[in-house]
Amino acid sequence: MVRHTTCIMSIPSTASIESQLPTTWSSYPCSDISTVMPGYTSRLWSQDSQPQYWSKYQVWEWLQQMLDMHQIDAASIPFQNFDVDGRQLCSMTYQDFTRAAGTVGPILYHSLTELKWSGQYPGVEFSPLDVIKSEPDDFPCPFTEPSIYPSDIYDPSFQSLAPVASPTPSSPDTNRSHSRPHQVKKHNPRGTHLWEFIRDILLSPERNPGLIKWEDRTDGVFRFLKSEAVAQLWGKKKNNSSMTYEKLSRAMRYYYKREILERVDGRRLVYKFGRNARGWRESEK
DNA sequence: GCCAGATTTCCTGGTT
DNA sequence: GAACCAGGAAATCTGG
Repeated sequence: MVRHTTCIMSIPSTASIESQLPTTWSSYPCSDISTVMPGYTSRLWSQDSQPQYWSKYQVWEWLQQMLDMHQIDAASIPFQNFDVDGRQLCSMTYQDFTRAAGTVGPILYHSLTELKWSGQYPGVEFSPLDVIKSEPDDFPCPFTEPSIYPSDIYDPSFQSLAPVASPTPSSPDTNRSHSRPHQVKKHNPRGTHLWEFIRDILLSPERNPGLIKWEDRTDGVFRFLKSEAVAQLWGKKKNNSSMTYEKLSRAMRYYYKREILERVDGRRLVYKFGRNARGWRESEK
């Protein structure tokens, strides 16, 4: 009701934002982010596409991808059980996976099996995207679908490794849900949280083309370099073409109360991770 | 259908 | 004056 009028009111700001961006960004809903962020495409998976050649780092990335894909709580998987490289991962049996990841084990096992199987086709360059694509065939726009980010489409949330002893909470309030010790699906209706999205951009410097940068890595202080571009990226992820930095920053300010972020007085576009933000410290990687 | 969590949207006023 | 910051208030969306 009110939305209709307010939408009209927001048109000028949105238009001005889009005019600052490359035209491909404006071709919503299915733009090619690679034109905006050269080098993002196919960097992660194409070279080491076969799981047996993965590093430990890539194994963790794959795990994180699986969590994202299946909306599985990170707490469900003891990451320390997967402190292995691709070769060791591939040698794990179904039972090994079940032992290492409990009820999530079979999901991981089948995913990996598919990866290995696909990689056996000579001449066919494989990426996890292919597996994901082969499941539901109804993704209109890759950029809005979290489950297909890893390959061609940049999604910083894919980088959230967080192989930490205490799993990355979706929110600091997850303490309240202590009555669900083996929760498979967390209450995270919108997928990755904004602060995690921001964190993961920061944790992917090689895939972060000057959007956000660390001001003080140790203290968790960071600064937006391209505030509107980040907002647009966030908007793409949320399938919301009218996202602006103004709105994004409002959401950021809500994190102050929850101590996910701390105020950095007197500095524009500068934020700091708070005590309830997890997974951003180098020691947590 | 209700509820809660996490934004999203709009707004006013202040600061840089 | 533009861009940003701070927060209040209400709406929206989604999973439980």
